[in-house]
Amino acid sequence: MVKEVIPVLTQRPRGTADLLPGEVEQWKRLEDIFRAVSRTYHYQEIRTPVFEHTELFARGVGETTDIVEKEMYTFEDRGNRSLTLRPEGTAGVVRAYVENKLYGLPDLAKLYYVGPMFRYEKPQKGRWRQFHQYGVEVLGSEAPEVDVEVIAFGAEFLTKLGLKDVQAEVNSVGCSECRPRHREAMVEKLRPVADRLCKDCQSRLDRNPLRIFDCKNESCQAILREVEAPTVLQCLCDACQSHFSAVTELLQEVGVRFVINDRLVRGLDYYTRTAWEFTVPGYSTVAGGGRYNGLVAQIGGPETPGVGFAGGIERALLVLQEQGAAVTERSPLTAYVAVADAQASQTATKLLQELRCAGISADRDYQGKGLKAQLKAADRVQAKYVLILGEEELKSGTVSVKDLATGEQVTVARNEIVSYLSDLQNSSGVVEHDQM
RNA sequence: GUGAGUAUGGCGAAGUGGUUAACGCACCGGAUUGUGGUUCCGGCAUUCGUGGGUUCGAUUCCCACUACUCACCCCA
Repeated sequence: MVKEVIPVLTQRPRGTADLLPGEVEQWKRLEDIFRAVSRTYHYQEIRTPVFEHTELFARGVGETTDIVEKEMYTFEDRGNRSLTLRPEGTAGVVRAYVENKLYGLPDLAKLYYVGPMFRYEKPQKGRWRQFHQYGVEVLGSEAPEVDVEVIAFGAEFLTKLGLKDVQAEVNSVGCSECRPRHREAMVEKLRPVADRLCKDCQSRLDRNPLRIFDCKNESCQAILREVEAPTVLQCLCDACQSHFSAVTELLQEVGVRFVINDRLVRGLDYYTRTAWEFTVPGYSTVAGGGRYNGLVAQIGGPETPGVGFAGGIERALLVLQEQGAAVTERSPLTAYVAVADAQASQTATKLLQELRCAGISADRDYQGKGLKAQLKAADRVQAKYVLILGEEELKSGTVSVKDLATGEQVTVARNEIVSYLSDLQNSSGVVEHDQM
């Protein structure tokens, strides 16, 4: 029979990834740390759907953002509803907040989430079509203390993760009053010299003038200096100005390492006032966040301020690895049952079951390997003990226990083997820590 | 969406217009009879992403497609 090869059956969709054993441990570690920090900051987990009505993102994230214009995974379901795989986490959380009337609760909603996000983009280093974010949102307060809490949360998490040289870059993008004013000022200064700007910046001038500050083109930077284009910070209204001052003061108070970056822009339309990114020098941004005071009302809820941040798991892990701080773990094996004689296979199966029921991790060979090969296999998985069952042991009702680290071998009665290993395990401090 | 590069066994990686496609790692087996990290010996791609074309002949040349990688835009 000719084997038919259908690539699609053995190829994952573009921009997706399989997390294989070995890598998954890293993810679990990150999630564990994130959850632990969430607990100490008193945030609660929320899980929202991975898809929402397309309109939510269009309205929430912003019609003119790249995400909405060209990156959404949008599809129609059988009821002709337009749905979209979530490209970010905030919109869904805010929707859930409104729909479930969490604003009726006596306290602020302090929420965290972890999960997959989707954006239709060309994959490249640290960028996927399905990627994963952890993030937090606080709804119901416009106090600068809350901005600071959220920034401190992020800084602490990234540090605990093991990332070195993490830095918070902080800016204020103003509010619905001062932002248009800044935009106008910039356009006014740059419009007359627009033809001298690079092609990208010419389109930025229409879409998001602030981004011109980000241009890597030196000539564009020169033009900015020449026309004395104002930064947002210079255009802040009094209220935004005092909010920003409070945030930076408190950050210092709390001891969060940060720098003010008055050119920092964020990609989503909903940000107001404080906006920040966590960067690691030499690498890309690992997380970003900001305040979004208009978003809840924007999607139809009561006027409610919010702040939040989110980071990419793939990116954090990537930087961690490149900094050489990645840790590798393997699930430990206490007992490898080796069959020295085919006659003993049945007994081995029984022994294996007893060990496992007693909470001792145990495995064996199923491929008919010779004893030597079994020892080798046990060594390779770094088993603590090899339990040998052969003709002799069968006859005498015993099992030979070999300690692979020391090479010592003892004979133990078969009906005592479980308690024997349990005792060894307890006294040596080896703990089986697979949780249910 | 734009631009560039790559595509050889499980992994890494040579290679040539022409009968047998290096090598390393990994893996499997063996070095007399039931014992593991070393050493030695042996095994392991009728095949060089897919489909066409050029040619007497292509894994090596050309085209298309697909995938991957990197950069830009943008972002996590």
